[in-house]
Amino acid sequence: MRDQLGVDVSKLRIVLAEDQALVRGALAALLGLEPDLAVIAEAGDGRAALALVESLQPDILLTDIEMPLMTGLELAQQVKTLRLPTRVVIVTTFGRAGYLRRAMAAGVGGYLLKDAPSEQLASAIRRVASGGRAIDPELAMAGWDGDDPLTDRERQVLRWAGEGKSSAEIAGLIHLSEGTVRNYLSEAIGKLGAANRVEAARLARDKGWL
Amino acid sequence: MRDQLGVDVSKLRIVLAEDQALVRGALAALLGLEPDLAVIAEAGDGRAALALVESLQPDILLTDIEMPLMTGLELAQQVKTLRLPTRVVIVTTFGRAGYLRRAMAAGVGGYLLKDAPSEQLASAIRRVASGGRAIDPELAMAGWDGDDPLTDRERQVLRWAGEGKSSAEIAGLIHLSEGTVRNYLSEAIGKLGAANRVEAARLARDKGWL
DNA sequence: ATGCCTTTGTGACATTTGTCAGCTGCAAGT
DNA sequence: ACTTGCAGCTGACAAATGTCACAAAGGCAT
Repeated sequence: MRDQLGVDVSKLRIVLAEDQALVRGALAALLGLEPDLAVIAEAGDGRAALALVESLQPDILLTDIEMPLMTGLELAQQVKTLRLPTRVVIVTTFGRAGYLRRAMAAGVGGYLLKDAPSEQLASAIRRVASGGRAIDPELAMAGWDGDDPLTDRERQVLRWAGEGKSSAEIAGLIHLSEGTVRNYLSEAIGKLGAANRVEAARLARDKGWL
Repeated sequence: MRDQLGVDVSKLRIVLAEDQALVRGALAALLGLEPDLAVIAEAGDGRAALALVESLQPDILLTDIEMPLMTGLELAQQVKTLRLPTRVVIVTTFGRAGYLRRAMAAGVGGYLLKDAPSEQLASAIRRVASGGRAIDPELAMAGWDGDDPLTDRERQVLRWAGEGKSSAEIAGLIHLSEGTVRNYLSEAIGKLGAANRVEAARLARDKGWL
């Protein structure tokens, strides 16, 4: 079945957004193996992807999160606020709870990890295209446990600590006394069950709390 | 042309190593589009990949760098020291100078970035299979700046320190005394001009010295 | 055997880090 | 006005970290 432009309208029309060209091409090849799916356009950054989605109004936008100019999460948010008919599927390396939460808030239809078996991709896309949801099972479970327990100050201080700054340096950077910085760090370490500032920073980063 | 097992021997036989299953499947699909290339096995970590290369002796090993159990660089080194006939092509996200240098030292035939256009992959593989080299042009230029000043021990110790392990924990992990660990750390901090272990780890990581 | 590396270990020391209890001032709420 | 809570600060202390000088053991070349 084809429309007047020669596009097979019985296929699901997909726009693909991923910054690493090689991976983008490979994903396109993978989807190309499915007879009912068609990648109609590709983008290497978020802004280009948004333009394509607006002009082409595809059935599905398949997007990475970490991209230049606009992240996949911001992109999904835009698609929602612009009331575009396209449904969004996110594919990312990072199973961070915070990412998933933001994705759900942006109304995405699917959230897959790049660790997932490749057979799963096509079926997830089909499910989402037909109005369903496809959340990586590992995340659907694990994701909803922790709410971010950190205060703004703790987050701020942890970020610098993770870079290797000393308490005194951090104090200078954010205009607090060194003692206060140590207190915040101690608080954060306690809340996260870490052994020291570095582990605490790593744990927070992994959870997507930054 | 087929051998007695039904394998088309006129095709280049490729083993694919990449930890993210979705990307691995996608790369396999991409290579599957080429009539003269055949992915005969896939692995999700370095150790499994080495076993496959030893038993199957493929023409090409296409591998990522950052993988569990054994990195792609260690893998390439093993292939070289075991005098296996397989030629190695590395595909990675990271254009770090140190990575490229170590890859060259391990005698790899190709080093591509995941940013490279996907059309380039197949031709790079063919070039390497026929005895040539395929180094990402951006890297071939830029790559040759700083030399890695770290010893193996220093590298090893820095890795754990960057994860937030204490000196005592690291000592236990690699069977040294705590004092020795502190000495190595101190050495590394000095060599890198860092203020502490965390900054040292970050600097080394950014340079690709890990 | 003699030196000369390198690797690993020790002991001592100053500094930084992590913890805790308690103080201050300020902005609500009641 | 009185309490409550929060953000920030201080001081004190034990533990971990960073630095240094030096010692023991092994490999290797001459």
